[in-house]
This record gives sequence, C-alpha cells and structure tokens, in this order.
Amino acid sequence: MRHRLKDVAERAGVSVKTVSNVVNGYVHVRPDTRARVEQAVAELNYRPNLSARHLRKGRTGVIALAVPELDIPYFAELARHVVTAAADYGWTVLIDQTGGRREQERVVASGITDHLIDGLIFSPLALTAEDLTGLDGAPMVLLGERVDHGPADRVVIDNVAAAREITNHLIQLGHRRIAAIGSQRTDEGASARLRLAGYADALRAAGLDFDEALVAPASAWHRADGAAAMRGLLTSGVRPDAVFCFNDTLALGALRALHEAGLRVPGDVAVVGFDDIEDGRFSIPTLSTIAPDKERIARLAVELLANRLDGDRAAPARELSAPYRLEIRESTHRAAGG
Amino acid sequence: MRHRLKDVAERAGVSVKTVSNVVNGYVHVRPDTRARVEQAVAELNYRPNLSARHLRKGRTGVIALAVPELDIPYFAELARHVVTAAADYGWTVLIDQTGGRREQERVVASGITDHLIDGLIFSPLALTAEDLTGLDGAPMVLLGERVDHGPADRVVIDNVAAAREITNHLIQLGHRRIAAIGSQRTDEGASARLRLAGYADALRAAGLDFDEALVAPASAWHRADGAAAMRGLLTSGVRPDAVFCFNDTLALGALRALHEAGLRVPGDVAVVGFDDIEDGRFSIPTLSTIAPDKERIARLAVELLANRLDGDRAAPARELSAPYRLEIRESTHRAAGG
DNA sequence: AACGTTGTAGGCAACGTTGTAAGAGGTTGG
DNA sequence: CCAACCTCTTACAACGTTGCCTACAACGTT
Repeated sequence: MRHRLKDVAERAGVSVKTVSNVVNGYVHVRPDTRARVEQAVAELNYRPNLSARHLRKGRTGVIALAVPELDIPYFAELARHVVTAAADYGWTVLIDQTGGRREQERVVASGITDHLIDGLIFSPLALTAEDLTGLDGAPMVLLGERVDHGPADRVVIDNVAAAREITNHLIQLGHRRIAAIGSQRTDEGASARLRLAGYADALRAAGLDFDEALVAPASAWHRADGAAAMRGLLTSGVRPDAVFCFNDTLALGALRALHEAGLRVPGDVAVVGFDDIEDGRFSIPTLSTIAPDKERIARLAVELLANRLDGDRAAPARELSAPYRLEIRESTHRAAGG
Repeated sequence: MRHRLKDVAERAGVSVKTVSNVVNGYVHVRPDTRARVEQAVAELNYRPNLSARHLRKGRTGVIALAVPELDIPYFAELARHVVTAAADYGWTVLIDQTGGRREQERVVASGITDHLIDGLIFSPLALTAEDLTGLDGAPMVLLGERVDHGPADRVVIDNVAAAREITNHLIQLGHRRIAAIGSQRTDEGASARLRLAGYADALRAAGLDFDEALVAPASAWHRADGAAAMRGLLTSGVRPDAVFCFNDTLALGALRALHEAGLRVPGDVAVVGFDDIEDGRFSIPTLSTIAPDKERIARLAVELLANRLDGDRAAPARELSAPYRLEIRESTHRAAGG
C-alpha cells in the first residue's frame, strides 16, 4: 500500500505537519530533523496524494489539452510542444480528444475534466463564441482559431494573411486556375472560412476570377478526404493548374490522387498545404506549405494560462499572435512549374 | 465560483447526503425529492469535485497512457484507440510522453502521476524488467514489447513472427540482398532486437546469408533517420534489392532517399515497413507493411486494466497477444518487382 | 530584568465527497 | 391501536493534505 504523511511522521518521530513542511520545502526546519524526515520519506517511498493536496490547495498541477484528433499529425506535433512547454512549469498535461464534434467540444469547454485540472488549452474546430459564454470552469486558452471575441485568452495565427500569401506564391509562379480543397460549412470550422477568405483575397488582388467550381469541400481534413476531393476536381473537368489544400494531410491525399491520375507535381499541377507537418518534408514531392511556429504557439498558450492562474482571473482576455513562414519545397518548384 | 453539494442541498432544501445519493443514482429517493435535487443541480450547473471524490473513494476515473512520442504516428493512432476504449469504462485518459528515455520511463513507471490515476498503460522503449520490480504504484499494463517477464500485465504482438513473415514476403518475390534499417543497441529497444531476429530467421530459413553490411542502425525511428540510413546503405555500395524498415516512418524516409537517388520503388528496390500508419496508405508508392491490430491492442489493454482494478491485484500477471496482418501494397508489387 | 525577535515544531480545522448507521415518517399486520 | 416494518432522509466521520495559529526555546536588545 501507499504510505501517508502519518506513516512517515511515525517513522521519523515527528508530527505530520513537520513532514508536510519538509516535503514542501519550508525553511525553518532543523537540519537533523529534516534529515530524519527525508530518510523516512525515502525508506517508505512516500509520495504525496495529489487529490488530497488539490482538495486542500485548489491546485492539481495538471492542465488539459483538448484537440480534435491526435492522429492528425498537426495536433500530435502541437501536443508534443505543449507537453514540453508545460513541463517548465512543473505541469502534467492531460490530453483529450473532441473528435471535432461540437457537442463534445462543448462538454470539454464546460469542464468535463472538472476539478481535476487547473486549466485548459483548447483547440476547437466547431465551437462558436456563444458556446463559451458564461462558463465557470477552469481558465481556458484557445488555440489557432479566432472564435470571434469570446471571453477567453487566445493564441492565433493570421489565417487570412497566411492563406493569401501562399495563394500569391502560386499566382507568382504563373498559375491561373488555382483550386482550393477543404472548404466547410460555416458552422464546422473557422479555419476553413478564414483560409478560404485569404485565398479569395489573393485571387481578387491579382485580378483573377473566383470560380466556385474550383473550390472543393472536405468535411474532415484527412488524407482520404484530400484524395477524394482531388479526384472530384479532376473528373469534373475544371482542370486546375494548382491546388491550395487547407491543410497538409489534405494535400498529401491530393498528391496521391494526382499520382494515380498520372499527373506530375509540380510539372502538371502545383500543390500547397498548410501546417508544415513532418510528413510534408519527406513526401514525394516534398510539400510547399505554411509553417506556423508550433513551438511558439504552445509556449504562448502555456504562458497565458500561467498568467491567468497566478494573476487576475477576471482580467480582460488577451490575444497573442504567433508567426508563420512560407515554406517552399518541391511541390511548387519554379523550374518544373507551369 | 464552482458550486458544491452543499449549495445544491440548500437550494433543493435537502441534506448534502441526499444530493450525493441523487447524483450517484441511489434508488431509494422519492421522485419529487429527486426532481427537486436534479433541478437544483441543473440550475447551479453543479459538477462533482473529482479530487474530493477520489480522496473518499480511492478512484479517480482517470488512467494514464505513457508513450515515447506522440508525433510518431503509430503512437498517436494507438493513443486514439486507447482513449476510445477507455471511454467505454467511463475513464478519462491522461497522456504522458517519455521520449523513450529510460530515466523518464522509470519515473513514469514508478508513479510520477501518483494518486491522480487509477492505472497506467505503458509503451516502454528502453525500460528493462528490473526497472519494474518492486513497484507499488497503480496497476500497469505494458504494451507491445516483451520486457522479459516483468511483474506486469502485457499486450504483445509476436514481433519475431511478424518480421519473419514480411521478410519472407520479400524473399518470395525474388529478392536476395535484403537490407534492414532500424537496428539498435540492446538497451535501447526490445522491438528492434525482436524484429532483427525475425529478419535473420527468415534469411536463414531461405538459405540466405546474414550480411552485417546490410543492417543499418537507427537510434531513433523517425523519417529523417530512415532517410539517412538509406543514403548510408546506398553510398556504402552494398546495393540492396529490398529493404525491411523496422517501422513505417523509417520506411517513408527510405522511400524519400531512394527517390532522391533516382531509384524506383519497387522497380529497383522493394521497401517494407512495420506498423501500418495512415501515411503508408497514401505515400508514393503506398507502403507494404505489418499491420498490428491497434484497436484490439488498445481494447485488450484497457480490459486487462479493468480486471486488475476490479479484481485481485496480486493475481499473477497475464499476457495477451494481439493479431497482425501482412499488408501488401505498391512498394513490393510483384508486377514491378525485381 | 523585561521585552521583542527569530527559529522550530505541532494542534486543529477545513477542503468536498461518500459510507455507515441511525433517525424520521409512513404503512402494514395482528 | 400498537408494534414491526418499510422507505426515505439525515448526521457524522473519515479520506490525506496544508494554512493558520499557538507554544516554546534561544537569542539579542533596551
């Protein structure tokens, strides 16, 4: 069985409170008392009961990270960075999957993990601002989306500008019929809406038509969805000379579909993605993409949470912006481009 | 602020314990009392404090899953299945990353997460049996490796047989100079040792020489390591006609290196992996691999943990085996094969 | 000599929950 | 009409921890 403060206290011949003081690093303990207690702690392999500590102190040292799906590489990479950043604060990270379903996201946001966690870092797909009003749970930091001016702290990247920039990259390479893969119904995802807006902006600025037939929806953003959307574009006869996929997994699926159709990338069709997942650095061809600074996103999120926990919980929500880079790789190489 | 049983009780005009009874589904509560309590619960948005409940009941409803790295897709996919399987038991899953470092794994195994969790599902890379002796933490289930006869429950797949089978597949396609990528020092990983053994078995059974020069080490199993190992094999002049990579990410890296060297897969060199991650179904070419039944692995692990929690904690450790399939795709297609 | 200061140790209560046991109120059977 | 039994509700204690307060000793200061 696990031992308690009481067991350690009896073994060291001191009171429970003194053991607690030693364990918590209280300074006014005589060196020999401290030594006796520490020896007893070691002998019994004592470790504090976090639930009891939490009940008493109101802090668990555990934060939650809620993402749509872990096997979307972008979220897995993000999760790794959050875990690393949280470790600097001595926090453990509990990872939750919402499946991107609004209902489940609402449950998470309203605190399914309850009093077990001190705070929540949350990457919503489908959640809307009204889902977040009047929540009384643990402090929350939202990631990567601009759920319009909800009441929570946020770390965002400028999706519109990034999408505009990568679309521009395609335009400057001489592409004129640029397809987009990944559009969604408004209530499904803010990312899709923003990236589509950036895409449309860039076309307009270049004097190109926005052609509905070139925009392919994808309700989920997996490889299979990207492949299916690409096949759909190819068979519909719209003949794009470039494709902007709203994330990298969609783009990898599109690459596959283009390969199956006997089209060369970038020779016949250029392809770009969004997220800079590791796969895209090793795919054939390697994938041009928008690379958000995931490490920075994670660190900013953890810092926001730390400030909220230590500081004023009623202070106005803050929004921090993380940088991104345009990462040009083989899938848009000029040498082979249109 | 969060509300407590006491607040609900006052609002409903009953005692704290009656509210507790209603919340816990105790049957002997008059319908009108129950209704009043439920209304108060709803109005106050009451949710129980899990730390307090745990302190009282000794269960948190949280289990931990410890894996080396989340952005290795195999572990991300596994994590998803564990979360799903655990949900059937009403458990939340806390995910921990060990980085595959033995020190960190030892900390996790000895219970860093302490009393916060009811049990642990653990996929160790570097841990040895002796690290597991004499642990008094929460019940533990080991995944995927055969840490030789430690004291814990296990779910394994037969790595040796699977490696033998996929090597055999290459041999039957006519390949004779089959390289292996991913060998490691003994203390780094049991998987590497077992898969290498299966590879050697198959060669021996077919009367082929085991050539040290064809075995390339990879201390980590990321794409970059696979690419580097493949480049090493190519420049060393050993001229393999097939490559068995000890996991799929290594194989994806190898595909990349072969592509850069101007070699066709499977035309010039056949490639196989291990794990059946999603990427391998969309890579160019698609990747032949061993497909462990991850969903089953996860479910068995959760069941073992459930049995241990509800049953005899001192019962002898059990070992369950999960099935795997040989998944043949383009990277070893006979039509284009050697 | 009286006093405050500092260092050290421990007693007590409380965090929010639930198990136990007992109490309050109603119903049934003799 | 009372005893015996239900059904429903409640008071109390306990889970392991730490914050607050007090106790006392050993100083140094006036």
